[in-house]
Amino acid sequence: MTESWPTSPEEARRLQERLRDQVVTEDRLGPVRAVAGADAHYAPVQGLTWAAAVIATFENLELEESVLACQRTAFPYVSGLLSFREAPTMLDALARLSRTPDLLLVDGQGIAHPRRLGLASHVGLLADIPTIGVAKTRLVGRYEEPGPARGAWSPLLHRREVVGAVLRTRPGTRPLFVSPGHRVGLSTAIDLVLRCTPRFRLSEPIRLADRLSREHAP
DNA sequence: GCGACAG
DNA sequence: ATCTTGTCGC
Repeated sequence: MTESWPTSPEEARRLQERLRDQVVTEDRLGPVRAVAGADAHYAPVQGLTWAAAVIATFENLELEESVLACQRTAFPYVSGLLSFREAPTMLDALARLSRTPDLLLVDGQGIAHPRRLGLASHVGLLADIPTIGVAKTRLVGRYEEPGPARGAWSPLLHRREVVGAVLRTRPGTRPLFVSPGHRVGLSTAIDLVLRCTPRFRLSEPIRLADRLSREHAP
């Protein structure tokens, strides 16, 4: 499944161009009961990448299962090519879950990407599961600052296209950059992310995954 | 040519 | 992402 994984940035960009049309940006998901969150961290000294995947109940966002995966970091960090660095380990973690989640929230962009294939879209495509990109900062696109109330959002535009939403998940904090990953439309993505982010700035599944991977990275 | 640039 | 303490504010 990870055979012929790109080695160079040029090769990676070519693969993105070849896969971009396979990403589905319309709702193709069933009832959401189990929501997963995925995040990765690095241990530079050991040259390792740690990825965590958790599953929480969509209803109360309580942790149900958490797994970890670790691999040697094999691709450099290049803006726009993050998936080639994190996806292998993230997919490893997802495969360790006892069941397939109904939805996956990924710490990174979905289609709000130069070639419409951010980490969330790439992982969703390879695992064939509905995903949403939930990033803390912008990669591409222009936008107007969303209102101060929780739930306020403004479109993220890139090359005349709406590629995501800048969403205020909590008053007094910086907004999140939400974009369809795979098999989830933008409006549904916004709704789902809000439901998964009832209290803090970050979505609960991602917070749980972030905490877990961070504990095992040092 | 000059900035911008997920994690 | 990672390197890093205290500190201001709700």
